[in-house]
Amino acid sequence: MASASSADEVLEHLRILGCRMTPQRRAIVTEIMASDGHISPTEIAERVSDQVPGVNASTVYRTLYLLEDVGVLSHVHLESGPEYQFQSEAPHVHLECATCGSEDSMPLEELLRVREVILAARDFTPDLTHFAISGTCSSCHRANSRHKTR
Amino acid sequence: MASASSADEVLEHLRILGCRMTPQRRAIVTEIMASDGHISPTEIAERVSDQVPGVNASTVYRTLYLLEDVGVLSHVHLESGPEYQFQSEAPHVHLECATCGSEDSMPLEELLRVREVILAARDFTPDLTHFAISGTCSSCHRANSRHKTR
DNA sequence: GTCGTTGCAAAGCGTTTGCAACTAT
DNA sequence: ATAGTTGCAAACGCTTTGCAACGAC
Repeated sequence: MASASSADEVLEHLRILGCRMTPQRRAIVTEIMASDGHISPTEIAERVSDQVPGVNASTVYRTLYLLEDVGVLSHVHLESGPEYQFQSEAPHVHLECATCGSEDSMPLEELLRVREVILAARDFTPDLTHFAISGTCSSCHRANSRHKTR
Repeated sequence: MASASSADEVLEHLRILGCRMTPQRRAIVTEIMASDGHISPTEIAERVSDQVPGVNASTVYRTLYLLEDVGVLSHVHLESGPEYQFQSEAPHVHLECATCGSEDSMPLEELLRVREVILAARDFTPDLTHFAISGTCSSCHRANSRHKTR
């Protein structure tokens, strides 16, 4: 479930912090929830612009900054740039195929050992969710092997 | 040793491919070798501009594209954007502290098990060198713990 | 002389900022 | 009425592109 919190709950969260609930913010939050997973600032701006008022891009950026600041959103770096997602989602790493661009993800729990390896080796506590992991998906790998062997 | 190949060797490599050796390319390659590790396109442009002809930024980008295309360079994604490095360097992952921006690296060999875990779990062959790994370095981690406990 | 390469200027794209108008409260 | 928000327009930083001049070979 991507939506542990509804759009209204998010906006309620903001109100408690002294922020105001505007139709623009409602539209932006709704759009991010509608996208499953993550979405880029540009996409949000485009999609929301189709809606009623025609939200300005600067408003989108200011809202994203605010929502990340209060802990509602976080951003990930993919090959195409930053993408925003709800913090409430289960932490996961993004696997992005460098060849075809397809995407998969893995729950962070399955990579606990990775954290330990890096912590032990460099005394560094990794956050594997912040950058994607690039690589080759299974179908591109197969396609590639075929070329090499024939 | 960052320089298994000298600037001349790189340019010789290009010549074989039918490319020409120009003073601009020589300056760019030299500058990347002078930087230890990686360097951004903007930094290259700035530093090389100080030199003789004042190499144009578009030339820098075109050269980087070419050198990556022929396998001499590769780029990594850090928080601040793409950075270029020599492909000949031993493969390593970049560890970037999200708090202080400090950087460390780990030879890829120390993370072979990570590859296996991800391959087994998702049939995805990761390239851990392409994106940095974000996280918290030891000193920021200590500083952070101190704040929490007092 | 050829053809690859460069500089220049312009444009593209994503993002940020100052400011006056607007509006949720 | 007040203070937070928005739209607009301009600016910004990085990167790309078209084209004529240049220069390595």
